[in-house]
Amino acid sequence: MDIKQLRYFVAIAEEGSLSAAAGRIGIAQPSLSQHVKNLEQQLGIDLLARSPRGVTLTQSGVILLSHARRILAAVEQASEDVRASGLEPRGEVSFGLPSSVSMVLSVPLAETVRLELPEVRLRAIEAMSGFIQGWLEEGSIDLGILYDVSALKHMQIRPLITEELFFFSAPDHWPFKSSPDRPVPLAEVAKLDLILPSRSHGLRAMIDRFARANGIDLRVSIEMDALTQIKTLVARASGYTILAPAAAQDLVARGELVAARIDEPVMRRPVYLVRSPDATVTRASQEVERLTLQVIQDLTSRNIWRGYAINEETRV
Amino acid sequence: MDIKQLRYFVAIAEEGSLSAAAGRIGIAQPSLSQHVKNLEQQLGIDLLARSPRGVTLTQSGVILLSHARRILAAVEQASEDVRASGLEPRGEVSFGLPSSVSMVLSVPLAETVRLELPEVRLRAIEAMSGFIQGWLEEGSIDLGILYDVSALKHMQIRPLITEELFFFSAPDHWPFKSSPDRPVPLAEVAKLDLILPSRSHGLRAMIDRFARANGIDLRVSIEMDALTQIKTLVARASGYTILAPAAAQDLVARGELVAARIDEPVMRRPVYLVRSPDATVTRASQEVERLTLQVIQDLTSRNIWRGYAINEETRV
DNA sequence: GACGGGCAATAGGTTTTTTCTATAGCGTTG
DNA sequence: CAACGCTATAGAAAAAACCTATTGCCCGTC
Repeated sequence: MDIKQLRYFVAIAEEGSLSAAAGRIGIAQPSLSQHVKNLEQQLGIDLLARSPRGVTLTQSGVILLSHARRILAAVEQASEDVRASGLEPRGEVSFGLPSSVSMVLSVPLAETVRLELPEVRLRAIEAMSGFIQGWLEEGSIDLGILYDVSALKHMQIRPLITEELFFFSAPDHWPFKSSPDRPVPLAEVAKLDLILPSRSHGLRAMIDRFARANGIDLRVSIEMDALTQIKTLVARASGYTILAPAAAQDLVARGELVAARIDEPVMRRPVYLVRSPDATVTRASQEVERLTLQVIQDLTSRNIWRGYAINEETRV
Repeated sequence: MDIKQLRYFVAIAEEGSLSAAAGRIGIAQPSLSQHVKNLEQQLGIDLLARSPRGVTLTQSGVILLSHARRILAAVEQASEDVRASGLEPRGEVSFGLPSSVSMVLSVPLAETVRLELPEVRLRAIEAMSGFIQGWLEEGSIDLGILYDVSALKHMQIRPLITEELFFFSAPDHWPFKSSPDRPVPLAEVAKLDLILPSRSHGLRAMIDRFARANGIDLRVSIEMDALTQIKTLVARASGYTILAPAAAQDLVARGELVAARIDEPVMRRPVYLVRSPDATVTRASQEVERLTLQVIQDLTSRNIWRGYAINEETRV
């Protein structure tokens, strides 16, 4: 099957006649006759019912027509998009971020996009990772950030950074004899009143997994699926929590929270940038992807987002 | 742009080399080189960055690749669907019906489909016409039935029948001096306690329009968006209503309701079968469409669905 | 710093495909 | 029943796709 053949076929369907279609296309009628014959032979089924007054579509012909129109529209769109890719990037780019990443990344990324890509509207969507994964799979967002990519199929995945989870406390409520400079074992943390998100949350699932693997029983006094509120509660000394440093960077900088590394075990999670293959790549989304890497590079080098760099690689 | 070119381009992208791609495809390398050159010339933009160790995609190349994969998948699907169209119709057909139509049509249609198309699963969805219109526009149902098609664009519309709205009453609660055989004027109906669906309902919008156009003020004592419940209330003499005869055919047959024509004005509405151009036509949906026409023909000839026939025509 | 290997680009000839002209066949219409 | 309008077929011409041979280029290696 061939785009030219599809174009011809649509013309025939619309004109209801080989001769008329030939005239419209600008080729001789016998040529069209041949094309249809080839198409019918390739598909093994009749597409046109010939009559002395023209042709009508068979049922199969109607089905091919509806596909052909879609395909031709897609080809047209492809051509336009590729041509436009030489011009300045423009349009909307939707980017799904888990809240802990959004906390540190959204603002600097939005500002960078506004400055460097004036015609691009960035739509940063903060959501739980489960939603982001779903949106990526259905192709309704261009880019997303995820921690766990093991369940993904056919996605283009680019590792960004590896984060380590830290213990957080109010400064004047520090529960250990050791100083916050020293790592604390998870077993000690587990004895405290913890404020964590619910099990539907990726972070919580990960902490539970590490705890179980080390025979540690967590004591969760409050479950709350809102990062800001968790931090507020911890800052008011209503409990303690475990987070990636980036997620609490704001309150740590203001001295409202203190953080300590956790050892036995050290809990690390990689952060991935994921692109859906169902949403066609746009120039704007490529540029936002590039700026994301650049901004993260900048944030890590300035130690605002602490993490272990990962070599750039792309999986298609 | 050509399907063969797109196929070649995807192979090049996947192999990262013209020579390797040429080997995989089974043509000589210079031929591929030419193809890419043509493609780049047609699109007016470079797609590949050539190096002595192979080629890499430019940004435009990445964009074309993502489109190309979708287009090739669509072509593959088209070929499969057309081939399968020769076989027995199979698969799911989703069909959205307003409740008044569903009342009379769903059961006989479902039975006919089950008998004549054993491999087809009919999914009859009863919903308010606003929803059906939305689903058709987004292509999430194959077929739908609507009363008002003035707002539709690019749809394939086939008129089915023209219904006339009737007045309904409980038999022993008949409010007029004249017999139910005689038409009653809308102005008289308007003086009674009416039970009608809310304004979001297509039927109600239509009745309101006719009433306003004739300077009649309707007295609606109960608004209820559930056809069965409206009929029950009227049968219990809790009020009166206005419906298409098909919608109340069951209770009229059982003698629980009586109907009378309405004149001054006569209220007529056409009923259309609508097909979305975004859902590709399947053999199964074509057959369900055919059976729908056949069942309606049967229902009207047996006077179960009273209405004025409309000449068959199709708008593409 | 020259050499060879691997790659893509170019040139020119060959094959295949597409298109054209001419014409036949066929049903409908006047 | 002849003329018209349509599609199908045949064979020649034009266009395209493709092939072989070769060049040029960059990189790594000797």
